[in-house]
Amino acid sequence: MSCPHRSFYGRSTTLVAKELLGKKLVRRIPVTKYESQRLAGLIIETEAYGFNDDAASHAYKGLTPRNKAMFGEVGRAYIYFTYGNHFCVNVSARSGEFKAGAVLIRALEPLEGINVMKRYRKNNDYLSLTSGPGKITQALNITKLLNECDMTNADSDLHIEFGTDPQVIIAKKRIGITKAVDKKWRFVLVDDKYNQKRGV
DNA sequence: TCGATGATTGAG
DNA sequence: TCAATCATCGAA
Repeated sequence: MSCPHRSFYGRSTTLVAKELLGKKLVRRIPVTKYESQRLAGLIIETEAYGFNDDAASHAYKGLTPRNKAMFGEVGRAYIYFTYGNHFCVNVSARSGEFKAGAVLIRALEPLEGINVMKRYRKNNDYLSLTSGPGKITQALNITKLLNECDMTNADSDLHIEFGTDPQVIIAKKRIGITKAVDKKWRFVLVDDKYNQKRGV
């Protein structure tokens, strides 16, 4: 399966966040030299984070060691650790007028390797498998080792593939932030079974 | 160094 | 509603 080209991510962060809905997040876990386990989910909820236009963004105050990936080549993973427990996975994206930007992947509908995800999550509940940014990284075994991984390359251990075309999308306020709380930069795929079951 | 904070989660 | 838990960042 092919991946969105680099130029897909070189557009406005909010547009990329919308258009990532319906695509697939794919984690390839090498098992032997010749075999790998494939885990995948449909992207059903995202959030856009900007630069100097967005006080809630990690990049708002400028470059630091942590947010480096938000300033680097677009289409790469930005993975950070938070609350002493969780990793969150983003894809760097921005239009030319900004120096940084990224899209947080907030929820997936599990598609491939569901039983392996349950094992990583230590949880058999399908609806809480990948219904949050920290849950996704746990289910797909994503850590900082994959920071700055090229998401446009199908050979990467973490990448994004074309999936279905996004259908009905709604914009809502972002979650878990204390600044710039009124921006409606969270995007949800409404006509998705998993989202409907979890009541989003 | 040191204290405050956090793009969360799970339990109560 | 609230505690767990620690990397990150900026101030001292």
